[in-house]
Amino acid sequence: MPRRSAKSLTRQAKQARAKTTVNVIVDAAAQVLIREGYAGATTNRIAERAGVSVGSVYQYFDDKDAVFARLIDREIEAVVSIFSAGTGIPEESLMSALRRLLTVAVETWSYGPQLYRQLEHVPDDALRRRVTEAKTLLAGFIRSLLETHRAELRVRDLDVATFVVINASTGLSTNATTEMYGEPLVETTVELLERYLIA
Amino acid sequence: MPRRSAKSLTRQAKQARAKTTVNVIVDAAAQVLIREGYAGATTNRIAERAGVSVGSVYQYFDDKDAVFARLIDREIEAVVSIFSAGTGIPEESLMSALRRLLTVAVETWSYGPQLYRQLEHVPDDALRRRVTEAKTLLAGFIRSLLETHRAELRVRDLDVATFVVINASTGLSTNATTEMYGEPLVETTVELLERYLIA
DNA sequence: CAGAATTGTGAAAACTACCTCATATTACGG
DNA sequence: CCGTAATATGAGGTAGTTTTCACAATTCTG
Repeated sequence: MPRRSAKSLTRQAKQARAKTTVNVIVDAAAQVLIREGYAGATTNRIAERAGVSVGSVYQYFDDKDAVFARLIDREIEAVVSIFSAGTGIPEESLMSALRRLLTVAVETWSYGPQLYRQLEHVPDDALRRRVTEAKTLLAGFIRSLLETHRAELRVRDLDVATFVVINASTGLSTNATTEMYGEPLVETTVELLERYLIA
Repeated sequence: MPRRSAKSLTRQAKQARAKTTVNVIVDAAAQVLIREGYAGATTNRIAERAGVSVGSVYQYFDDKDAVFARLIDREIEAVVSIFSAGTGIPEESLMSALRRLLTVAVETWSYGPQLYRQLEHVPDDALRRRVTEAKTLLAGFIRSLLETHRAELRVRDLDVATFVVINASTGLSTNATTEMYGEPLVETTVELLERYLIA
C-alpha cells in the first residue's frame, strides 16, 4: 500500500493580512530561537512574541517544525540569491569576488550566525536535509568560481580548495563575536583564504 | 533569607559496579546527544542506550543536566590534558607543535567536535558557563603557544591569530567528511594555518 | 450592506518528558 | 551463609508543551 502524503490541513494565506501574519510568525520564531534555543522556543512563546494567538500559528503551519522549515527556506533563498548575483561580473579577480560575496553575506544574513547555529540543532531530519542541500548548492557556486580562476590558483585539487573556502569561512563567521564582526571579519577571512589559495 | 543549596540526594558510587554504571551513562549521554541533539536526548533514551533503567540515572545524578555537566567535565579534562602535554617540548617549531596538537586532537578527542557543538546548546546557564570557560582555556593555550613563537609570526595581533587558528581548525574538522579525515585533514589545516601565520 | 469566505482566538484535550518511590536484585562483611 | 548495605528497576505522578476546535472577528463580494 503506497503511503500517501497527508494533505495539509492548514489554510493558504489569501489576504494580505494573512501573509503579514505568516511573516510575523516566522520572524518571531527566528528571534525566540536565537534568544531561547530550540528547547525554549515553544509555540506559545513564538505566538506571544509574534503578538498572535497560538491558534494562528496552526492556521498556516502543520506543526511547530513547519515554522522552522519556512524559516530555513527563507534563509536559503537569501544565500542563494547572494551567490547567484555573484556570477554576473566578468573579469573580476577571484579574491575580489570572494570579498564581495563574504561582505554581502555578512551584511544580508538577516539574523547572523547565531540563527544558523540554532537551525542546525533543530531535531528534524527533513530540516537537516534541507540545510545539507543548501550547503551542497553553495559548494557548487564556490567550486565553479574557483574553476573560472583556475589559472591563479596555487592549490591543485578543486574539491579540497572548495572544502577549505567554505568551512574556513563558516568556521570564522559562525564564531564571530560582537568585537570581531563586519568588515574586520571579512578582511581576516579574505587574508586567510588568499594566502592559502594563491601566492 | 539566604537560599541554602539543596543537599544532593543522589548516592555516591561506592562499588566498582556503580562506577561502571556512571561511566556507561555518561557515554550514552554523549552518543545520544550527538545523534539526537539536546531536544532528543531524553532521560529514557539515555538510559536505554546505556542499557540501564531510568531510575539508575537518578541514583547518581540530581537531574538530567547533571549528566551533561559530568560529560562536560570529562571533555574539558581531556582537552586540557592534550594541550598541557604540548607545553613540554622545547625548541619545537610553531607549525610542528600545531601539527602535533591537531593530530592528537583528531585522534584522541573521544566524540569529536560534534559533541562540543551540541554541548554549547544545552540550555542551562551553569553548563554554558563551563563550556565558555573551556573555550577560554583553549584560547589561552593557543595564545601562549603563539606568543612563544612570536618571532616567526607574520600576524601582529595575537588575539586575531588565536581566533583564526581555533575557528579555522574547528571549521574544517567539524565538517570533515569520511574522505577528508585523519592525516589529510590535519595536513590541509596545517597548510592553511602556516600560510596565514608565517611566511 | 448582507452573507460568505477568510482570518484570529484561547481554553482545554492529547501528548510527552522528567523524576519519584516502593520494591527487587546484587554484592559485601563477619 | 546470613544480614545489611548498595545498587538497580520501571510503572506512574506531575508539570509543561503541542495541537485542536468551536466560536468570534474581520474582510471581501455582489
